[in-house]
Amino acid sequence: MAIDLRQLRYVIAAAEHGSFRQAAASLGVEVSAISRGIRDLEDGIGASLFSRHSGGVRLTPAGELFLTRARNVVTELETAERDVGVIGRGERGRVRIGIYSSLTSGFL
Amino acid sequence: MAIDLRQLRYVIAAAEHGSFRQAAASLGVEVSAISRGIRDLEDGIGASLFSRHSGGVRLTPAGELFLTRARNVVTELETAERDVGVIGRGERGRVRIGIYSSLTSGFL
DNA sequence: TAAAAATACTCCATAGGTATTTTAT
DNA sequence: ATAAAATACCTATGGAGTATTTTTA
Repeated sequence: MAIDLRQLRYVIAAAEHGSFRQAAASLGVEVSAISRGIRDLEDGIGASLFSRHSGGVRLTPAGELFLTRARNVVTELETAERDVGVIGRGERGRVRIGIYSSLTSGFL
Repeated sequence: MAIDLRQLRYVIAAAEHGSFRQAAASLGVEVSAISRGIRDLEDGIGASLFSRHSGGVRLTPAGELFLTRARNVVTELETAERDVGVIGRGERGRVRIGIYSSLTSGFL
């Protein structure tokens, strides 16, 4: 099995909007992508995350638990992205060594 | 930009093994996959995560920071997977409603 | 010069779109 | 009957392998 960040974003959007349709619109994809992405995820982990109704979807208990975790993952990832981008910017290429030392003393 | 779990796993493996070659072997992929995956990630976040040597690779300061975050992400994700699998198993299909209620009282 | 990593090229798996069917109220 | 989600089918993007070149100590 392989959970995908894309799938986490689908779950988060679907939970926030209460429907696959609105989630799809908010992410700029089609409903079918959300539907399949979440179904594959559910199959992979062996649990339903949403109950489906004619008016949209609602999180199951398992889904609520998963949503919390999913948000943590995405948040952590965005933090990693930002932190490292700030610290590491400019340290590529020929001047690596010199810049490393300045980074080490300056930031860390 | 879109960081990928695959890339996080590459970074973790490369950091643990100190070489793309060994990381590739441990993950059952080719070195070129690791090399490109990590390069793309570095380009995306705008920072070098590894310094390259003839004997392998070593984490940069930015890389060490990122590694910590990457491990958090992967750990959190595996926890989510396991938790939800346990809680949600069996609640699919026709008998959803009945089982939900038992889950709600039993587990949550 | 010897080891590892990066690149060029190609192939294939799969994520996503379109169209249609199924489900739930 | 109507709104939403699921499925079937097809296409295109990009991840990964093979072969080769470049880089580092």
